[in-house]
Amino acid sequence: MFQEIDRHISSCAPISQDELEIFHSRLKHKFFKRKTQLLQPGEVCKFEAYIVKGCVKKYYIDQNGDEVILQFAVEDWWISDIGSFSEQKPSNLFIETLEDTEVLLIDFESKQSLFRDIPQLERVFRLMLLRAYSVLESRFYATVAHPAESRYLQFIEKYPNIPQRVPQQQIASYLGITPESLSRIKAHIIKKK
Amino acid sequence: MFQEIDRHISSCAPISQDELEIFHSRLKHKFFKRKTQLLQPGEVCKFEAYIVKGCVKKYYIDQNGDEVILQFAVEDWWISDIGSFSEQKPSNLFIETLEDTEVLLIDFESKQSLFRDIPQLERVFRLMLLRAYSVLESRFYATVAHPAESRYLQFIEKYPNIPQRVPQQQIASYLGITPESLSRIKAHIIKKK
DNA sequence: CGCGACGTTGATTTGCCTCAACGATTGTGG
DNA sequence: CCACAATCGTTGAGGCAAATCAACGTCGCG
Repeated sequence: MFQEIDRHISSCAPISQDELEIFHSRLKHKFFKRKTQLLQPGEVCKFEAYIVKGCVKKYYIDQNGDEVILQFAVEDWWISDIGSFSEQKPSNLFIETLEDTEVLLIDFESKQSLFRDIPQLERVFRLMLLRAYSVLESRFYATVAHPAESRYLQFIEKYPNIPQRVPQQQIASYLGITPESLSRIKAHIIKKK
Repeated sequence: MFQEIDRHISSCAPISQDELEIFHSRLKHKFFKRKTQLLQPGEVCKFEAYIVKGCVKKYYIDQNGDEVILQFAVEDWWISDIGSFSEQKPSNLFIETLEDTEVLLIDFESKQSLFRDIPQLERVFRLMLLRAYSVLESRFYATVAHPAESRYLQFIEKYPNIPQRVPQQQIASYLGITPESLSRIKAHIIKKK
C-alpha cells in the first residue's frame, strides 16, 4: 500500500526507512465510492490526498452553473485545494471521485507535526510543491498560447490513460472548450490522417 | 536596502535578526541597465531575483517569432525560471529588464547552503512558493474563465502601476491577445462610460 | 530631419460558442 | 424483459469575439 507513495516521496528528497514509518503512521487510509464529494465550497479543505487507486476531479461551478474542471488526479497523484488547506480558509471548489477510489489522506495538524518531528519532510513537501508549480505553469502557458486543437493533442499525449476513464465532456471542460467543439476537433484530427 | 525584502520574508514565517543577517550575506546586490537580458533560452537559470527597484519581464518566443509574456515583476516581487533554477536544467525563457533595475540575487549554491545553515528558511521558501502557487492558480482560472475585456479590467485593477511603465503591446501579450484587440477593448471601455 | 517604435482604426476571416436536433449507450423501474 | 429516461457524443446552422492583414497618425530619438 505504501510502496508507491514511498517511491514518490523518496524521489523528492532522501529519507530513511524509520522516517517513512512515522510518515505512514500519520496517514489515513480510506476508500470512497464513485461520485463521492471529498470537498465542497464553503468547507475548509481538511486533507491532502494521495491517490493509491482510482480517479478524482477538482472543479468549481461558474456563473452559468457549468462545471469548470481544474484538475484530474489518478494513481500516484496528489489532490487538494492547496490554498484552502494551507491557510485553513473556506474553499470554492468541489473535489469528487470519478471512480471507486483508494486514498491516503494527511490532515493539517498531522502535516504540521510531521514537519516538527521530521524537518527533512519540510524539504520533501517544498520540492513536491515545486513540481506542482511547474505542472501548473506549463499548463497555463499551453492554455494561453495554443488553440484548442493543440491543447487537446498535448493533453492526450501527456495523459494518455485519462481519456479512457473520463467522459469527453469533462475533458472538454478541463481544456476550456465546449463538448461540441471537442467533438469537432476530434473529427478534424481523424480527417487529417 | 534590505528593509523591504526583510518584511517580505518575515511575512511568510517568523525569523530572527541574526538569521536575516546571514540571509543578507548570501545575496548579491546588482544593478542592470534597461533592456539587459538576465536569462536566455539554453542557459540554466542561475538566480532567483528580488526586485528592489525597477521592472522586469519574463517571456518566450513562440513558433511565429512573437514574444509571449508570462510575467511582469516590479518592486517587492521575485522573478526566476523556477523550473530551470530548481532542477538546474536549461531554460526556454528570456528574463529581461524593462527599466534600469536594482535586484538582490540568490544563486543555487547559496540557497542550498542557506537551507543547511538555517533550516527555518526551508519553511519560509516553502510558504513563499505556496503564495506564488496561489497567485498563478488564480491567474490561470481568471484567464480560462473570462473574456479579454474582463481580464484587462482585472489586470489594471490588480496592477494599477504597470500600464504606466510597460508598452501596451506587451500588456496585450501578457493578457493573451493582440495589440489591436487591446486597443479596441480600451476604446470600448471608454465609450461605455 | 527621418526613422523606428507604438498605438489606432478599418475590412475581412476564423475559431469557438450557442442553440437545436438526433443516434447510441447505459441504467432503471414496471 | 422491455420501456423509458438519462447520459453521452455527434452534427448542423448561425453568431460573436478576437485574429489577421493593412493603412495611417503620432511621438521620441539618433
